[in-house]
Amino acid sequence: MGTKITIDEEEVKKWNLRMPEEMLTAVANRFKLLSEPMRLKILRTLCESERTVQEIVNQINASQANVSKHLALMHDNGIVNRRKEGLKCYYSIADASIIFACYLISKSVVENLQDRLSWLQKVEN
Amino acid sequence: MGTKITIDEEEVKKWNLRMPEEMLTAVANRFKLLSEPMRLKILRTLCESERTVQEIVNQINASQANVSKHLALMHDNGIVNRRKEGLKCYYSIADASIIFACYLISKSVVENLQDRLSWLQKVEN
DNA sequence: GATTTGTATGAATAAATAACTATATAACCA
DNA sequence: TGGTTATATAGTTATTTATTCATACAAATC
Repeated sequence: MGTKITIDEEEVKKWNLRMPEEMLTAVANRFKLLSEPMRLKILRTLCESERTVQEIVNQINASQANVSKHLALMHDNGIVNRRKEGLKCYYSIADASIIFACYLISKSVVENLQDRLSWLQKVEN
Repeated sequence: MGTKITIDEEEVKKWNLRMPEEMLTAVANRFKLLSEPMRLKILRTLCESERTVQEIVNQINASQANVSKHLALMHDNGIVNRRKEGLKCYYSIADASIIFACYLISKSVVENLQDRLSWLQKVEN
């Protein structure tokens, strides 16, 4: 029985209004951050709890250098937090709306796939 | 007083569970579609109503070839619909969740900018 | 059939970037 | 001081892709 998030549908349809060019670019850049499977993998592990770089490296299959670069990029863009503790560096999700977007798109992708599958089945019969 | 969309927050946090590798790639690809300002511009015009290619070309500042290619890409990926009528070709939004994601990310980007601005003001004083 | 109009597509170019290797930094410990 | 561990960062390469120009296609009109 989790908390409910409620959104006004009319407000959603107005996302396009009064947004200057630069803002559109900023939005596109944020989507670009989410457009790499490796970064989604990293975000997915961070969803559970904050993690050190090594913990992430161990959990997903990637090199330390690569994970570090992706984390740096996401940190520079304010979607993950960084917390140093001795040698270790803990990262965590900074922007919950990112996860919300992941949820939405994932759901839509799944539904899309299901539609295509049932369409294929219709064609077969 | 628009319709309200309600979402279970707990469900959102579970977006990461039981998603196979290929699905993650599919989600990343969908985000990639949204990561180009030009495509966001096109989607923004389609938000208002369905449009022909020429109408889009006139509304945003882009070449016909470029707009056509972006539309083809989005159509192949199922986020816009295509409807032919004589010579003209009408496109429209096929996946409302895409617009929802745009709304979320836009809002988050704006808030992020506001935070940075107020931080700058603090530093100045 | 020839022309015009709306849209799509192929080829070429330039720019962005993910991943790798090697190395650097930085904190901790002996 | 020297060594070890955790993380970050150059430099390089290969791949992707947005854009442009030119052209093809396809439907309507003459």
